Amino acid sequence: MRARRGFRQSTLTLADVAKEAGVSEITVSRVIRARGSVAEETRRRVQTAISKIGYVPNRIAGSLASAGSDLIGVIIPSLGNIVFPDVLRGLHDAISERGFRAVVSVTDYRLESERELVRSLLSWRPAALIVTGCEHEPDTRQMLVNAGLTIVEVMDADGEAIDIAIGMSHARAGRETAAFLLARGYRRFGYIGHDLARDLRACKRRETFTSTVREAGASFAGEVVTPGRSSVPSGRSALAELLTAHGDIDAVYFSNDDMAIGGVFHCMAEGIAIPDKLAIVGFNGLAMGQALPQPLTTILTPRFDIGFRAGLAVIARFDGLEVPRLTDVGFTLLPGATA
Amino acid sequence: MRARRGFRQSTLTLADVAKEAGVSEITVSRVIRARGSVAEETRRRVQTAISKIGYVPNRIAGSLASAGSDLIGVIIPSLGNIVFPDVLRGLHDAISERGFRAVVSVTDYRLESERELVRSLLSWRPAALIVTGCEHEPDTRQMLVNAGLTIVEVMDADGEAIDIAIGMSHARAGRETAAFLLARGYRRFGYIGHDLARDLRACKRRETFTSTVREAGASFAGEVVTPGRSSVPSGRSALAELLTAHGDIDAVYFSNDDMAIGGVFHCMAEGIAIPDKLAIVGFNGLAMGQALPQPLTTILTPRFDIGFRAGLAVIARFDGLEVPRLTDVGFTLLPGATA
DNA sequence: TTGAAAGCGCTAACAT
DNA sequence: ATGTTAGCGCTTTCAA
Repeated sequence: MRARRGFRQSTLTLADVAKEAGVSEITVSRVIRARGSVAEETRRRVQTAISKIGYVPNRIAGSLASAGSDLIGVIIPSLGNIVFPDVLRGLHDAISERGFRAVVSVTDYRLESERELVRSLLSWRPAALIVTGCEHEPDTRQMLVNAGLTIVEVMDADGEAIDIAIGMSHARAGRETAAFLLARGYRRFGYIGHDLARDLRACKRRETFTSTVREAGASFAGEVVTPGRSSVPSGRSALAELLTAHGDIDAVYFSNDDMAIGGVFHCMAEGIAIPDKLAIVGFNGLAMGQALPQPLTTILTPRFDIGFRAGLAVIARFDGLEVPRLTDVGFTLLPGATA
Repeated sequence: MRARRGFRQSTLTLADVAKEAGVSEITVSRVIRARGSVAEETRRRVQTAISKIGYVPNRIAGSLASAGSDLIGVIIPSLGNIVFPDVLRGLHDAISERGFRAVVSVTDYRLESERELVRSLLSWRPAALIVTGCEHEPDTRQMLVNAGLTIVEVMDADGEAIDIAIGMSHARAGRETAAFLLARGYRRFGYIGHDLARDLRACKRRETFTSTVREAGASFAGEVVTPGRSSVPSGRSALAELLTAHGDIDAVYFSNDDMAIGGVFHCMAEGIAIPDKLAIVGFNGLAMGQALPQPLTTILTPRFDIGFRAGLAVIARFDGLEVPRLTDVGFTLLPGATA
């Protein structure tokens, strides 16, 4: 067995509580789980015994015996900007009262990691697995299908759900952003993004954005794609770079708000008038962007809501209720003042 | 037993693998855990059997038998700004390669919640528990002491560690911020904060800031404390309110960067010159604040590092190594351009 | 290097 | 309302 220090805990079990309360183990178990009928007087004696000796239930044993845990595995690509913590927050709000706990793992946008994490989380026999997006390696997908438990794919509504999908269409987001800018009269577009090979949803938005622009006969003048994760500083320097190469661009679509806010800061520092000289559009609708002197033009994504609904879906399934296969939560274009 | 749907998974066990490979269960177990000696040829046969039938180990059973899980319970006050996700990210980076998984719970800054979450997480017999700060309700503290496992208190280095503490001194942060502003010649101070009854570390910074200011004979003119969580918009409106009441303030200390950035935005919108007319100081050193046209004057907190060190400490303990009781990771005052 | 036996601490199922 | 019995799927001895 592994090294373990400081074992002051005498590893109390149900038997200890049972002895103390003068009842059987199963009665104690019933009191703890609030299941089955126990006389009020007995319940009280058991409760007293529990707190007297300081018993802490062992859910590992409980889960083994009852063939199911109250853990929910969560696999997200990143904790580096507020988007996924927001999803987590929604999830947590939905599940914690019911006693479910989230086991969180991060892929850093690598689908290969996802496979290992799925395998690892599955071994905890979780009540559900929540994964990000609908793109998975074939064998990862197969594991999820075979797992025989609730699988929720969050953030994306463009694909075919393995079990339950809750998200929105990023393809549509890219199109609507382009349509909005075209309607406002912009004609020479640029794009600034972060590591696209990894962020598949940002990639989808860029695809539909550029194709919509081109189909409208406007020009897509150029783009800068920075390596690494998205951030305000990298958006700021990327815009400097883009404008150096293509001074005639009149609107820039950023991969997300972090990057776009960096763009706004560049313009502020350089005295570039927004939106007259240059329009800037982001994605996510972060509070920060809306608090700018000129609110950022962007698309508000219901991240908290997605997490919350994912949690509700897990609970509904657990309770034996039907859950729709696909929920498109939509998004809201915030006109702002930067385009 | 609880309702569970879609049970395509035939619940394969070690016995199934053993039969398939023509060995005993314990041999399969040894192969899976890479412990004990197994002939190379046998190992290969077992591996083949595992992938052929698609066996997924059951760690719940494993943990029960070996009296210890690879779960690490984490209790943080919030997921609402990037600070705690940053800590989580550092933790995850440190522990995931070793196969540890984080079980995350959020208190929303309520110490009463903390007690329930500690109890709940303890029941998973985690390898360690990571909690935020060194303030706990007496019985929560007692549970942690009695738990007999590695306890890491993160973020704060001002208190007496239960077991291991990794963080920095918020008392010192408040003092040094005040000293910095006094040295720059500011004399009429204001404070803007969010719900202080809950954010005890912000509260400590405010205490030492104001006492340092007063001891220096400067004036503490007024403050606005907003209800609810910190955010850019609320910092923005709070500054508007503070300046209406106290137009003569020349420097404002904000409870954190989110709030302070809101203050900067207010000044931008109102044409208030920073730092000549008003100095603004935050806390945390978020990337966003440093990317502002005028970088925010603030204190950089090593959040990722704190999480990472917490993870390393857990692993070190697990491996039987000594870990210092208190690690003060310090902080860095970023002079910026707003004070 | 491999295996047999004996639990880990709890809960389901079936009494009473 | 309460108890008895028999595992859950694995790992830890202890043998061979």
